Amino acid sequence: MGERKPKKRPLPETSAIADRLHSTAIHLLRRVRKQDAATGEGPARLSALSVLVFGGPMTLGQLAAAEQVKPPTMSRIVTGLEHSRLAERRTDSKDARRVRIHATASGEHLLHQGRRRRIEYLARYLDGLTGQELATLDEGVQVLERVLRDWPSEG
Amino acid sequence: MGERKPKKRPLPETSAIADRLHSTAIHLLRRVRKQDAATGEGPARLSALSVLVFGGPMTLGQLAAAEQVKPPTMSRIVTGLEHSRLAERRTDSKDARRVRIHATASGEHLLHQGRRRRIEYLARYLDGLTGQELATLDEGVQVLERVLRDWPSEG
DNA sequence: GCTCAATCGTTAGTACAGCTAACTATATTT
DNA sequence: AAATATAGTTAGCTGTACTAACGATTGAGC
Repeated sequence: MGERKPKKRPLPETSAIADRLHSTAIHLLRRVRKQDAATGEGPARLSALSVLVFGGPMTLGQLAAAEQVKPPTMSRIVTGLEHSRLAERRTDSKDARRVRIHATASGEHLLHQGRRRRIEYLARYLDGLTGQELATLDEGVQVLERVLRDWPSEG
Repeated sequence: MGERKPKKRPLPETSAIADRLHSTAIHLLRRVRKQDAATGEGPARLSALSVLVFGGPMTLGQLAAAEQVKPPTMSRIVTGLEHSRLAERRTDSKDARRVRIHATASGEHLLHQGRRRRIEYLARYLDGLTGQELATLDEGVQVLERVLRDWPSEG
C-alpha cells in the first residue's frame, strides 16, 4: 500500500462519499427487501437463484464464491431452494465430488417475477426524477459497478 | 406520479438502472459488512446503535420504527447491546410502559471506531478513481439520497 | 372512580442466514 | 497403494427477522 504519490490518505471528500454511500445503500435495500418478501423466499436464496439464472449452472463451490459465502452456508441455501423446487442438485459426471446446481424453470419464473416486482417498485420512484437526474444516477452506478468488479477479493 | 409527458410506464432505461442499482448495493454491503465484523457486533446492532448515537435517546418503539423492524426484534437487539454495555434501557419517568434506550459512552466510542474503519476501507478503493469518477459517484449518491428522503414510508 | 380498551414492551416459538469444526467421499500425487 | 488434497455435508453456535400471546400501564367513558 505504501507508494510515493503525494496524495496518500483519503481526501475528506472521499470519506464523505464513502459514508453516505454506505448509509444510502443500507436504506435502499431495506426498502427493496420488503418487496422481495412477496416471493416467499429470503434474500440469500433469491440472490443465489439470480446468480444461477444469469450465470448458468455451476458447482456449489462456485456459487458460494460468487455469493461471497462459505460452502456450508451455500449448501443450506441450495437445500432451501430445492425444497421450494426452484433449483436442483445434479452430480457432475466427470467428478463425483462436485455438485452442479441448476435453476429449475419455476425458479427462473419466480426470479423474473420478483425482479419485475422489485424493479417496478424502484422504478416507480426513479420515474419521479428528471432525465438529467436519472442519467447522473446511472453514471454513478456505473462507477460503483466498476469499483466492485475490480475489488480485490481478499477484503 | 401522473404528469403530462407521453411516457407513462418506466422506460427500459429506468428498469435497467433500478436493477443494477439493486445488485450493486447488495454487493457493496456484503463487502463492507466484513469490516464491521471487526467490531464484534452484528449489523443490526451497529445500525441501531448508530441511530441512537446520531438521533439521541429514544423509546424502543421509536427505535424499531427507525430501523423498520418490529418491536420484538428491536427488543432483542437492545438486549444484545446491553450485554455488550453499548446501550442501556431506562424507564420513562412519565409513562412506565415506555423504555428509553440510551447509547453509553463506550457505545459511542465503538460506533465511531467502526465507522472510521468502514469508511477507510471504502475510501481506500474510491481513492483509485479519478476526480471525475468521484464527482460522478458523488452526484449519483446525492440523487439517491433525495429519492430515499422523499420516499413514502408505506412501502 | 372504576371498568375497559388501547398502547408499549417482553416472552415464546419459528425460520433463515452466516460462521467454524469435523466428517465423508472422491481425486490426485507420490 | 498410501498419503494428501479437494468438494460437499453435517452438527452446532450466533444473530436477525417474523407472528402470536401475554403482562403492565395508561387513558377514556360511563
